[in-house]
Amino acid sequence: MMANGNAIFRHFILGLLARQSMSGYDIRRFMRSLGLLLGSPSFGTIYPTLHALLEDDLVTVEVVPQPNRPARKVYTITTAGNQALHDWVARPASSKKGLKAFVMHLILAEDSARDGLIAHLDRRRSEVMDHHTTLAQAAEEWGEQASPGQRLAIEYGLAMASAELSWLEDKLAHLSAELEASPATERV
Amino acid sequence: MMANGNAIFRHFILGLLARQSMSGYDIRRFMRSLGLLLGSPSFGTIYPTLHALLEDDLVTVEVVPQPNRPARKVYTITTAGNQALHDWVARPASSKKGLKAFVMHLILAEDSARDGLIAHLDRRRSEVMDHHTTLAQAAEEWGEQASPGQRLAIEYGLAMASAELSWLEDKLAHLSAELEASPATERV
DNA sequence: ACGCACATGTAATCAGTTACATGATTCT
DNA sequence: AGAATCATGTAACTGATTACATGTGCGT
Repeated sequence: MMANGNAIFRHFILGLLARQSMSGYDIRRFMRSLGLLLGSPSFGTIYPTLHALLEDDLVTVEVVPQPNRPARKVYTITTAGNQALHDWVARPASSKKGLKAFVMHLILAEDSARDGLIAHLDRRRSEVMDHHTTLAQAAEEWGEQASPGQRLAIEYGLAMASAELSWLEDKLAHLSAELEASPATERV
Repeated sequence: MMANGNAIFRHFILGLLARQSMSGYDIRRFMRSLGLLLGSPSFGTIYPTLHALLEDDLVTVEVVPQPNRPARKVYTITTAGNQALHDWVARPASSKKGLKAFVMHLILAEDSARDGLIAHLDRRRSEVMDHHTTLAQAAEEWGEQASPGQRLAIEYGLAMASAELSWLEDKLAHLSAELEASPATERV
């Protein structure tokens, strides 16, 4: 039955609706367009989530009839919805779900001030750094007795982590430079 | 209750046992050492999986008593287990679960012949390439109207995909060079 | 003709986490 | 004193997928 509690997508979907009113179908299409970044949820996730948001008065629906096909149900965020969303965005990051949560926050990042974004990237950076350290340690501990496959996997993990770290550090450098240039929170 | 059917970890755990007999606790420690590469499953996943493997006669247990603490239960793969494992490794790749499935296959890669490994890396490469294309398309379609957050996310995704692609292509180049040098399937 | 895009929804099922239960030993 | 490591296990809960149900219009 799925009693949608606080699923990962719940707040993300809310965030998408904050930017633009959409139907469930639209939401799915949008997520699809992000490829592997977020695992695109199926309708079995999206529709019930929308119903739950509606139930909680965080969104409203407008039924748009169409000739010869089911009516579109366009969802719009409410004031309460915006409140809930901002609370979520402000929150220190769910962290647990790792990559996906990170990307979702990233996509919705414009709302949060520049330093919120910086904090978010910085948290991710320290997570990835930890990961990198963990892998390096594993490589060291296993030493000779590691199988070729294990070695490959470690090598892969280290390479990916390094790549992500340099991207993050690069972005962070740019962002703090911009922040220095303009004292207050300013838009681009 | 969890009627462990064909969970992702089922075959991976089997693969680990093929390399070395271990207890559930050991398995968990091993997975932990890989940091974010595989989301380390909890005991609530590991123990039931082990019980299921036992039930299916793919592994056997040896109970090793210890003074002042619960006995270790060391699991060892059976002939049937090895059969099942090889069937899984040979299979075209579950693909669906993406990254994790890829890494798991990678770790167990030594068993498969060199060209099996190449095929595996190559599949991943085409997946990541598709993903890259999808993202690039999204960026183009959204154009001006994309929010800064969306742009950032796309940029991030493209950077990660590119990094992964170059790693994969690099590895593939090395591997096929080695393969050419030694006609038959040979070990390093 | 067949499948895909459009468009919504529900129920069954699976997979995994969290929390609980138990208990000694070693590090901080 | 309190936390972490060692060591196993179960039950309740949550989150998400898969498969089903329904139906038109368009492209190949």
